[in-house]
Amino acid sequence: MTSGAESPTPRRRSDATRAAILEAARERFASDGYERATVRAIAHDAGIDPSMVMRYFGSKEGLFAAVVDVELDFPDPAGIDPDSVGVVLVRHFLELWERDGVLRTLLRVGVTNSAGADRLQDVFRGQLVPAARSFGHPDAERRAALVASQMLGMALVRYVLELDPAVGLSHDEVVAWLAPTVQRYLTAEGP
Amino acid sequence: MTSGAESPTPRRRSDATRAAILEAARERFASDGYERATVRAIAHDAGIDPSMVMRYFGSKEGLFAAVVDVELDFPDPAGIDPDSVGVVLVRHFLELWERDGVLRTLLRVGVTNSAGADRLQDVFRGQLVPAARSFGHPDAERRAALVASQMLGMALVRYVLELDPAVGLSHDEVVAWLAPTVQRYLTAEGP
DNA sequence: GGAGGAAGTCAACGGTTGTTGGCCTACACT
DNA sequence: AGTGTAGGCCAACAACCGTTGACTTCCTCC
Repeated sequence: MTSGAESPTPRRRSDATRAAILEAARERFASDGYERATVRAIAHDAGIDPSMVMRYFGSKEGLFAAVVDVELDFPDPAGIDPDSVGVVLVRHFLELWERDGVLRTLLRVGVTNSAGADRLQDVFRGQLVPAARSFGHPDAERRAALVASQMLGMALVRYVLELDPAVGLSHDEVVAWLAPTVQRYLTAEGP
Repeated sequence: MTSGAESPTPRRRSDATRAAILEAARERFASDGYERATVRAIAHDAGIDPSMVMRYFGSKEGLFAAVVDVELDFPDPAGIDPDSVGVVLVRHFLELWERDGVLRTLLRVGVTNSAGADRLQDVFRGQLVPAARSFGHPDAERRAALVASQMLGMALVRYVLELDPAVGLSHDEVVAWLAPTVQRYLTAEGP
């Protein structure tokens, strides 16, 4: 009954604990930032002893690295209608932000912790700049930075600072306001 | 010789120390964030004993409150040509941001510390929303939030995360790219 | 010139943090 | 049944934090 070939890594009991720690850490880092998210609090949320965190992730830094080690799978820019790239990108960003707490964690920590800032740089260089390059402008990096400023800025006021009017915007409203901005940053002739 | 009437608060020796503490604190808070900027490090930078910080400002929280207690003196929206409000606002923001480290401190701390976040909310409600109201649109708060998202986003990538392409932009380039965005958020008909 | 108070130093406190090592428990395998 | 081992807890360490109170130094004013 318990079908199939034995899995090469037999599901251990520790996997559940590991996952619980990761989820608790993601929430604590996202809401408290790196310094105020204590190992003790994370362990308490996960229902285990603080020493287990060290056993599984080596250190607090190692735990953080595991939390933010995630793929963002941007849409392939080649497959997007150039006239609607703003709409597609803004909508994709919204979904990415609300999928789980990882991006919120990354932004909150990246502002005060250098490891978090480096990881944000990686995302920028690895995902956003290549997307910007596909439009053929020589200053693709600059345009990617402009897009990042608007996208991260909206994330900042909406998910981190939680300014009331920004939180109250529907997805469609965010797209309607921001898509033309992003579209212009990526495709317009330089000013 | 030592002219004039006696000043009502005779210049004490402590004023210099107080100013030194404030400047050291502003720099530490701006570069390290609230938690990692220790009272001991600030006192060391200022060249005095940590206990003096407590004597002058009561507590670390009191010191932070003193650091971010500044006026932003936004330009009076009534006196701005409605067609160039984007240019004026973006340029003013740039100058405000580079005048001293206060805004950098506020952004860095506001992301993790609730007192900092509250102070940012004050700036938003007290300065940006009134400016947005002067254009007569009923959703002024929403428009102010959109402007904040672009302005804070640029500040984030340029002064906090320090993405290379964003740091490399000249003032004129920032204005040329961002002013149309801000102009549209404030004056365009709703989407 | 002596007194008084402000400016500053020093050492220590209680609490919290990340981290470590020893010990117990329960399950898997022969 | 017996044993090895992975999973987990407990107690403690050293370091560092904000904060406090007692002590010294130096200027100022009568």
